[in-house]
Amino acid sequence: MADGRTGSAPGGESLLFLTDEQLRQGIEAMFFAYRGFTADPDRILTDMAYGRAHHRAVHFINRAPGTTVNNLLNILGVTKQSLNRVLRTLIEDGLVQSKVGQADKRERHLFLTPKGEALEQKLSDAQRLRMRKAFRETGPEAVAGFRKVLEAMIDREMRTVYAKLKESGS
Amino acid sequence: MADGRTGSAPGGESLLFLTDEQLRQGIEAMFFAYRGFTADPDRILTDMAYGRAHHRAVHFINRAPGTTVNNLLNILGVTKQSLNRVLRTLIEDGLVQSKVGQADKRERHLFLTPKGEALEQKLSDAQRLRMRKAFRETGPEAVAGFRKVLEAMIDREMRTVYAKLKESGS
DNA sequence: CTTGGAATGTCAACAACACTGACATAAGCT
DNA sequence: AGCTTATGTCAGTGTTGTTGACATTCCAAG
Repeated sequence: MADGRTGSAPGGESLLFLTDEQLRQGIEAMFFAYRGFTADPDRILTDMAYGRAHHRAVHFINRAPGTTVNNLLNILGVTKQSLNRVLRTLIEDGLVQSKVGQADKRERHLFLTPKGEALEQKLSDAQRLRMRKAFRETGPEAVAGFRKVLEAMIDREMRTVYAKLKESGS
Repeated sequence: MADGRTGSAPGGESLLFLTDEQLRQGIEAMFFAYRGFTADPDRILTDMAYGRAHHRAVHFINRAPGTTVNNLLNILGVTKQSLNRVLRTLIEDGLVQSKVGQADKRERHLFLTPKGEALEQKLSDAQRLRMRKAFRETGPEAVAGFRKVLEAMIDREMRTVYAKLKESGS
């Protein structure tokens, strides 16, 4: 089923980067890198009573202030019950504020409180620090490739969500 | 704390790729890509009674046949209790075989049975398929950058483990 | 105005996967 | 003989995810 050695393409272009061995290394790099990627925020979060899910919620609320619960659900790709548990604790602890929609009063619009913003900053600072280090060490070309490959790996269904989020960047 | 706009370095070299906005996009790309990365194996696994932890165990046993439990523990970065639960079911189901060490009889050396190899194939085929597609779409230069950045993002403690694993590749 | 459906919230039960702490066994090392 | 290492196991706990069921609110179409 796996196509094994890819070797050189008929067209003469070297496709050595598509061998199973290269793919396996990519897979393992992805595994270990993701662990590093989440390590710093995780350390901060366990000191409080929060987990990775809280981080994600806080990140995307900060990213798109006033987003509705449903929108956040689409971004995070979890069930409303799962998100609700997280949101409830964040609201109770005064990190997130939920406002009833003006146009559609069924909707809840989510905002970070100053306290919530402080946590978001703390978490993303830690995460950015690692990423900045990695980016700086490898240079702009590597970073461009990194981004291209990651984006090509995103699920088709998530493409739209990601693109919308990306273009909304300042 | 975040250093904000990086703009151009004094040296004249453009460091635009290190702006907070670029880093944020990298972070979000990483988040969505990892979801895609695990999506295909996850779908296969939920059909059986297994989860992501089983996938990881099977992957690394296949990768380093005869590895000891302790070694696997270091690679996976979990507690022995957590790994043991997974290993027990895999052994019970006849996917993994555990052999007492010859030199040191305290150690258990782990191997995949043919049945275990079949599952490993199925899972990694699915994962490779997506990665191959992403690699092919973006080209060898992007792939090189992808790998460089990922490796720079790996935790210092995990560097050694990753390097050992990588060099042991055929 | 009534009704259907969408958006949201909540309750309960459950599973996967991680953790800690404690303890047991066997085997190697000094 | 005594300490350490490698492994396994039991019990308890926490986070994060899932389903399923049900209530509420409210927009919008008939």
